[in-house]
Amino acid sequence: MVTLKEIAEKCSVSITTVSNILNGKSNVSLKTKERVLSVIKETGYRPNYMARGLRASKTNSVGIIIDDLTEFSSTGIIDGIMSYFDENHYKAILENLRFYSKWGNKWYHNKDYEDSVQQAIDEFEAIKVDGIIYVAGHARCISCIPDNLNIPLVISYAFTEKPGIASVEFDDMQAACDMTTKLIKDGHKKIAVIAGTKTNIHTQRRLEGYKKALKEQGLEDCKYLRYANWDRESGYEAAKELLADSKCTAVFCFNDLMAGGVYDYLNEKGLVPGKDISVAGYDNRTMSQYLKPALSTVEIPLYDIGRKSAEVILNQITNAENFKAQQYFVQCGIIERESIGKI
Amino acid sequence: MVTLKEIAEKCSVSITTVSNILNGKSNVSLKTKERVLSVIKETGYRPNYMARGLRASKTNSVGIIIDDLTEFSSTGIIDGIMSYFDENHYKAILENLRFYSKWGNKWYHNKDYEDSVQQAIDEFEAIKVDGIIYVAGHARCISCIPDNLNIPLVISYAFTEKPGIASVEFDDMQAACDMTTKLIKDGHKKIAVIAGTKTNIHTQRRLEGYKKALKEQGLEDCKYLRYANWDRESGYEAAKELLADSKCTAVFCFNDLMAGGVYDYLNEKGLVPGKDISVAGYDNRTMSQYLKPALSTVEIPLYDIGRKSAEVILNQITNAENFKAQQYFVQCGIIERESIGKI
DNA sequence: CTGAAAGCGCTTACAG
DNA sequence: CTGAAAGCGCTTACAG
Repeated sequence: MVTLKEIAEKCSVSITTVSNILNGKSNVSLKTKERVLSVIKETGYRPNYMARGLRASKTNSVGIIIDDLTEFSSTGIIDGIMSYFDENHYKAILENLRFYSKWGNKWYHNKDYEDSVQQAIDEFEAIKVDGIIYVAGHARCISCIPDNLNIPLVISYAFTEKPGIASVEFDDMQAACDMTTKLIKDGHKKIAVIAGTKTNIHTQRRLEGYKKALKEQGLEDCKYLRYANWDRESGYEAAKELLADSKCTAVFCFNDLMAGGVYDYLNEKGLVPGKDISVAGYDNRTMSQYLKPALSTVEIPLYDIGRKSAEVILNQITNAENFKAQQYFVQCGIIERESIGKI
Repeated sequence: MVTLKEIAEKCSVSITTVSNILNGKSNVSLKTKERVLSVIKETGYRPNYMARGLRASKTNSVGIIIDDLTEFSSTGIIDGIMSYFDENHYKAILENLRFYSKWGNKWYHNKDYEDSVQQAIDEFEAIKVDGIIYVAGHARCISCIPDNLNIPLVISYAFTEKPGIASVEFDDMQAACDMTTKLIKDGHKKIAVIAGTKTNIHTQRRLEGYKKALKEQGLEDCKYLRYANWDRESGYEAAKELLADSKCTAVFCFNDLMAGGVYDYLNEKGLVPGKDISVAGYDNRTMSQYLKPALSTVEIPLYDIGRKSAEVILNQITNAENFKAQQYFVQCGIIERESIGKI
């Protein structure tokens, strides 16, 4: 590995001068600058990341903590983050907490969960990353960020009440409102909802958006609501209870998986989605377009959430003094396919 | 940030001694060892990663280069890698090449592609990772690994002819053979196949496995073969050509997406998969269980491929002198659902 | 515009 | 069993 010293010797200048050139200091004559730069190029010299990091305590890397990589939302967010980092020459170091595989679906009620997060933050401080992005597996208020954190951190896909910490989420409430409004405009007046778990923040926000739409459109409040488990099976069960004797013409499922369960039920009854009864999903997962008929659903802007998170953290890193922590909300889209009929 | 020096002062011993304790050297008295360890614990001291890396040129981190994070196979492999790293206290630094978003589906015919890979390797050498895992987006012979590479590298999901480089793949051929055998044992004699693109290595290996099964079971060679494009639409088109007038009782699709296209076609014709005609997929993507009836398919052991890749690279790192580069193949499983009927 | 020197926080022979 | 000292490859005041 070629070092600064060797470059300096080859050019008969001091190490300082080479370093200055490398760091774009202006106090170097054009002549020596060109000479040194050409030698750097031909030797293929690259600054030693460790040495630079040790001395300047600036590593151009940020740590990404992920609740669980296998969560459907993780990949898109990370992809967005990394595309932004690429453009700005930052490196990403990944810490996958693997919560689902470790503790199943209930990890965020687990005390060990908070320890893991703190440990990961700790680890990243030791590695001297310039900042941290915490990519949550689902929206919630994150309260386990240590008080003595002396490194920028932004939260992606969740939020915190801790002052000074920015977060980037999507506008869950508005998207649910938009989807409900679409249903209403298509003539539906009795719209059932299959929500997620009751205390979940996504559930609450979507319910709020749903009610807002009903109100805006002059319909009375919801009578047909079931909380379910986010999975296919629970969607099926909820549909069975909800659709057996109600007069609903549409069901709004708070994720695509549960919509899949509704399809199962409808199928069993010989009913066809989008014709006999309309169904809307949420998430726009890949499977939603393979349902028959293809599911109309809400698209979560994962990539954009990632981009924004990256933008915010780099902002905070390079411009720490006048950084203002905010809660950002990225807008969602509605994907219209064939599961919503007009009446 | 508390340093080695501070710990040493607090304990009235030398820096060397503290360092020796930290690194598990045996030449320290139990008494001072315990004292130092307790101080380390109570101060929450963590060795500076940069300083250690600079001095020892050992960073306990490995670089992961990924063709494209959004490829369906990437997440599972990375999850496996990281679980293994976790257990062995290694860090992962991610470099996502983002080939699909940059160059669409034909990136591996692009010259820029090789440059990107080399650049990523270069970058990782500068960062001083202990090793590199290259997670490919699909199987192929990777020929752009630089000759002067002086760092362990293993290839995941693809292979190379370059000596000294290990690779971890799945047994594509055998899985295709197994699936075909299952079809035959269920009574099918005329089994069409919708393959991927013709020159693709997955296509070739699966075709080989398919033919092997026919031969083993005493059936004559395939007459009903169409190459397609891996996507749903191309599966649909292939089904249309293939199933219109042939007497096939089953179709083996070389991925689940194309099987989805076959379902589309069958549906249109009022035919039901698994009853009128059997269909088998490959990949076990999430959408495959939402197809109706649920698709029988081949499961690719992504997680295990990741684990094995991690194991191999750590092996090579810690045991470089008697490391033997090999081509590893992890076995697949068959997921039986409802799309294959017996006759 | 240029360079000598200190120092970032460790590890590693080496001497005792 | 313990410690003084050199050095990893840089950056950064500082002096000229």
